[in-house]
Amino acid sequence: MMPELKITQLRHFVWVAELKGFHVAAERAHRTQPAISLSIKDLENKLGEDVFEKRNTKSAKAELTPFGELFLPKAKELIAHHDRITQDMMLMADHKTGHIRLASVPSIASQVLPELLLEFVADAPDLNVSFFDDNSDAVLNMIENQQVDFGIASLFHKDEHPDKLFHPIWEDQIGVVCPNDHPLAKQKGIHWKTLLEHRFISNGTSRLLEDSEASPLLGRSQFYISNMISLIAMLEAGVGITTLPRYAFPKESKSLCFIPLDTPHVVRRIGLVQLNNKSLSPAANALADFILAKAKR
Amino acid sequence: MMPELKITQLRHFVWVAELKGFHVAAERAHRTQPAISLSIKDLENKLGEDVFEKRNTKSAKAELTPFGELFLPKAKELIAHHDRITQDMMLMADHKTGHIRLASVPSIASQVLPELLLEFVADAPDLNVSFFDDNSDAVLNMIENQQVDFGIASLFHKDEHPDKLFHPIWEDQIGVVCPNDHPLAKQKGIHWKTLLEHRFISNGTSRLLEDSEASPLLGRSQFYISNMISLIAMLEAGVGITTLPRYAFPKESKSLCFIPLDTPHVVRRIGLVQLNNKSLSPAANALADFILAKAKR
DNA sequence: CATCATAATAAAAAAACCTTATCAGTTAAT
DNA sequence: ATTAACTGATAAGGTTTTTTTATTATGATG
Repeated sequence: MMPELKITQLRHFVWVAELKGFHVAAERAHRTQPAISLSIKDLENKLGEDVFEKRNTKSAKAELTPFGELFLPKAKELIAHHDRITQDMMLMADHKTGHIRLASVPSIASQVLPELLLEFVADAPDLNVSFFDDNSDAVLNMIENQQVDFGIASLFHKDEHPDKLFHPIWEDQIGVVCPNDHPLAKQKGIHWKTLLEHRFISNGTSRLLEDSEASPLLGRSQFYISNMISLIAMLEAGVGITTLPRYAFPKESKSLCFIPLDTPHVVRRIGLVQLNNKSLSPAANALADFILAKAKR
Repeated sequence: MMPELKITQLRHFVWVAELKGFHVAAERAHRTQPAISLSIKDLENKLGEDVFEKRNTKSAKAELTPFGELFLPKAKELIAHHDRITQDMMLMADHKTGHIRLASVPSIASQVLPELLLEFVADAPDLNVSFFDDNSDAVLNMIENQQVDFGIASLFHKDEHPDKLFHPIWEDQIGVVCPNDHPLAKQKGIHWKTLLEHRFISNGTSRLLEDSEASPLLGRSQFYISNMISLIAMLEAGVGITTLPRYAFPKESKSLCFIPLDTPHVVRRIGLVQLNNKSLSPAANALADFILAKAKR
């Protein structure tokens, strides 16, 4: 009942009307003149009215009928609308525009992502990035609830997350953190039993030791401090020692040092996590690829 | 460089997305399922991104990608825009909507057009009519300047208007108008010379007699009254007599009568006038046809 | 009046589109 | 587990639509 106009067809119409001629319009459309004639005729059939004045009688230049006159602006609007949308989608597909939502564990978030993001965003000024940082569990949660496109976290128990895809990137070794003037500070590698002699402060990352032979340490810890700032302050004040993954160690600290834990050798694998049944938006996908490529070297 | 999306294609996309399946969408589109598959694939190629999740792995129901999710509302908007425009144009072509501008000489304007227009407009509530009345020359002018779509007037000197098309409709005979108790009122037909014996009042339509043998009358007229209301008042007061085309004679007058002029037999042909190189808008055309048809009987 | 434009038309070719038939994978129920 | 009943993808062939080539008709122009 209601005809379907084709964008191409409308373009032909507009060109004939504006260039005042079928030949010129044909050239503009990279078609031959009869193609345009037929295209217009088809349009007229669909609309049920001529859009150009009878062109066998006295037609110097192609001229619109009153009906065509009324149709012209509408046709132009529709074409413009179409072009706007396709351009939007093209930009989108080229990840020149869009919105990326990203979550990461704080260590990577503060130590490696800033410069990475800066570089990535450099040639895409209309790209919008929302960024969240929290611990691994929270990050995994946000991924699951689709609050973020993808996340950067360590995937502890892979088997508990069959719906997720994990690309490992960084290996973050656990080490001991203590003041520079602490007896342990001189050592190159440390055996966990050595730590029993010192006051141990546990923190949010301590459960990485849970599955290792060093787990007895945790039970003997007198302090638990979740906040990193407070933890650093405690350590600098000489209250005790703790363990941290290397990426979580505040490099800028002058008075603290990091000594890798030799036995047990515990690493947390941090990487990119996404849902495996949901594909990424072009922009998010580009960023993920970018991160993976950068991490390769 | 920039792809051209087809409305049909977008419709397919929207249907698959909203009905969550290719089969259902195919049914809705009166197509087979492979047709929809190919249509969607073509769309994805044009946009450079998949709009539906990979559908060979684990696909329960067709599901949008984030990209597709973003595209869906835009596609719907564009389709809606297209449909709005085509519907407008269809209504227009069926003269259910539109704007007609019309000019007419006063006699027809007041005596025949009112009921005609009323009938015409009856089933087209969104049809807009602008109406002007003025003398023939003014009407012809408005046609020429395209201030009106067409006009109703008498075409005096056809040869002076080669650009106009004239469809004669009414024949308006000139007659004498006088009070009912006037000596002439008894007669059936009048010879112009009879009028010399009475006081003659000329008016705007008097020049119709200019080219006839009765022209001497005009020189001998003491009064010239252009305004119809004043003219009637004068006649009713018994000041004199005048000539008028029959359509200009106020039928509702109780005290005046109209006697046809036998010699000379002068008629003005009133009809529909339009430009001959410009076609009418669908609504105007419908009205013109309507008037011509009505006049035929 | 001949020539140069214009656009319309007819027929053939090309391209786009849709269909039938078939395949491959997933889910649900025996 | 095996089958039945879905899902959508794919290939080959036919149909429709669109475009082109070639030609015609008509008005404008010198």
